Amino acid sequence: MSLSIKDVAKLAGVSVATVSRVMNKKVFVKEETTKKVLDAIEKTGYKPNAIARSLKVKNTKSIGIIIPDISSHFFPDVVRGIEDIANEYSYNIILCNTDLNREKEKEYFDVLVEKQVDGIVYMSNTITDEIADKMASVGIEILLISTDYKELSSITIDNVKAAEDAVKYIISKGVRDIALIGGEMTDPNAGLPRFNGYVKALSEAGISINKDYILEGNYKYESGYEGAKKLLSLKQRPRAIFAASDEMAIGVIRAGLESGYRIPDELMVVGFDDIDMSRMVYPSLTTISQPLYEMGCEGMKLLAKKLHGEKVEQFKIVLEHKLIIRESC
Amino acid sequence: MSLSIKDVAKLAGVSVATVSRVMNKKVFVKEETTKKVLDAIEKTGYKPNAIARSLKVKNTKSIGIIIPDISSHFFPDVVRGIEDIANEYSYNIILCNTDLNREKEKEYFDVLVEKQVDGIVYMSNTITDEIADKMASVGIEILLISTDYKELSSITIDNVKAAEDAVKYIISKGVRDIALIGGEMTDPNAGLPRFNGYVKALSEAGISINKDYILEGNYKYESGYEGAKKLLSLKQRPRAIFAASDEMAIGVIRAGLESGYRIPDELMVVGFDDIDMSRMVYPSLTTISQPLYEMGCEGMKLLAKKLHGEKVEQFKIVLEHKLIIRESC
DNA sequence: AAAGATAATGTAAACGATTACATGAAGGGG
DNA sequence: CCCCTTCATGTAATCGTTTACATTATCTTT
Repeated sequence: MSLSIKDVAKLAGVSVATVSRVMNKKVFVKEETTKKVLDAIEKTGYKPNAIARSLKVKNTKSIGIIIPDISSHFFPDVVRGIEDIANEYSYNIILCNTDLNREKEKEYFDVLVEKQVDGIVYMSNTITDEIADKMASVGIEILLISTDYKELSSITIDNVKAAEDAVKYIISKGVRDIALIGGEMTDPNAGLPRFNGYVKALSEAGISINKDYILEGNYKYESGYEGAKKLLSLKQRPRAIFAASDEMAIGVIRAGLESGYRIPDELMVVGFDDIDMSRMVYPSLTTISQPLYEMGCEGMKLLAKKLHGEKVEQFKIVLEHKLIIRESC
Repeated sequence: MSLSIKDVAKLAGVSVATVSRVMNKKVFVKEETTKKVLDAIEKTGYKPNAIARSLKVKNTKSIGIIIPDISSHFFPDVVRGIEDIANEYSYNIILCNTDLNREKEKEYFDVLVEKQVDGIVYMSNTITDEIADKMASVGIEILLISTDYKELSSITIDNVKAAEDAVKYIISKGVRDIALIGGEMTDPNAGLPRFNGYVKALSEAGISINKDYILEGNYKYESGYEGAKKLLSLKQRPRAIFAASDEMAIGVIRAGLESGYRIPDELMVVGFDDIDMSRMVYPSLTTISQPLYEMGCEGMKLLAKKLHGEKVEQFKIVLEHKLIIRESC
């Protein structure tokens, strides 16, 4: 049904090789012949079959993206960054949601291998040796975003420093009773380093750590809300809460407001991520901005370069975070 | 470098046809032979080349998704729904962001054709005859979400009714000075029908339309904020504002709060979409919920059925919206 | 004008699977 | 015990490109 290069060749009165050559313009074809071929392509509306091409040239111009869940804040922006750059380099992206399920993740890696993607952007769990080795053995380049592993390329921010900056800013406001609603301590990508940053800032300011002020959340709104309720009911309540995600921070704001505290006068809150919601809430949220879109862009640039065989000087890139001062602190 | 079916065949001491047969299990292969083949596959870690397979069987188990921008609220949830069902049916999704740019859109359609996707989920502009015809001619099934066109399959909600429900609810609260911050009137998918629903509700309640109360926004936060500022500075200010998107509604809330109005006592606001932010803001937002995830699921189910040649009874599905009553009204 | 160099195009073998058809082995009926 | 099915597997064509190599046309040079 669909036309092939043969149909075009016949109509143009040339061989298939010639048609292929005018399309790929790597070999010179006489002006006149070129015109005949182009006319035939135009007339038939012929579109080359990329699958056949891929089989021969051994690349697909497709890259896989493995993330936990596109509907969590955080991912859409970085995916958009990836896609924009991918598009510039003529790659398409295959999106895979794992829900952090190792089994699902393994299945996706398998189909991406079978579909012969040229590369994979991974931002899910921490990666395993098994997977890294397998991908290396089939020649699929891996790029990590917001996670890191051995000699693999990665794009990250300095989470320790970022959390430290946030907490130091609070301290600079003259507050010392600062609580943390952190991420999971088992999460080495964000939970742990942000906790460390919090501790570091307090220590350096000579403030002793109060166990009651440290809670573990799951980055979701509800856990921020619940956490704040708990913290605010302490007999010695904190005057500021640093949450390891904006969603949690927004939960904190709500809990604070509900309890009748004026923000920031009576309760300061600082978040992490700078999701777009954070500028919209009232009071708007002081937070740490991760350059999400840029992380996607830089990651995809790096990946594209490696795929094109360019030698890359820096294959572990740490992007700058930024403290965004708004109304909540 | 990577192994092919030949290597497996050699190792197992059988022909490539036999290997193919045990993998596809459409033809019976003796238990004993099967075992030899399976062992060889296991031993070599062989993964079939889906590209080669696609070339022969003429399907790719890939579907394209064309959207304006994955980083706008609205899309991540529906994309997630699509992906979940796609995954069940063993499809992968190729994500394409058009920014509503016709040129980019055309390019994406072209590469999706070249990459031989089995189907396309489209939720961008309104589709054109030219595109619909071209896709039909190359045999690519199209499914529309939240837009509609001629005989194409589609998943939508009843926007007129939804807006009407929202406004009627406001009226039921005893308020009659109701303003609208709508979408673009040139947007036939959402802007126009929601405007119509607003007008319908007012008319049926015998409330005359006040031109000053009708503003056009672009669904973004800022346009809601600006719009509300304008409305609230009217000498005869509205007592309620219906915004055609939650982002705009959140802008309205902020503008209202800044101007010192108590919400909902002095100013009611109702949004549209039920993005997850809407339950987090304070006061939380009364809004119309579109079943985004479900729209993705139902859409992909419909598409998968058509691709499997099942006769589908209903190819235009209108899903139920729901009024979510929260604090803002 | 012939010979050699070069330019333009054609021919056919890949790429790695699937599958129609061919073949050989095993089983069953008379 | 032979012939005919039926079952299991093998052989080779095919999908639509790209590209190494072969061939022919064109251009220099003397």
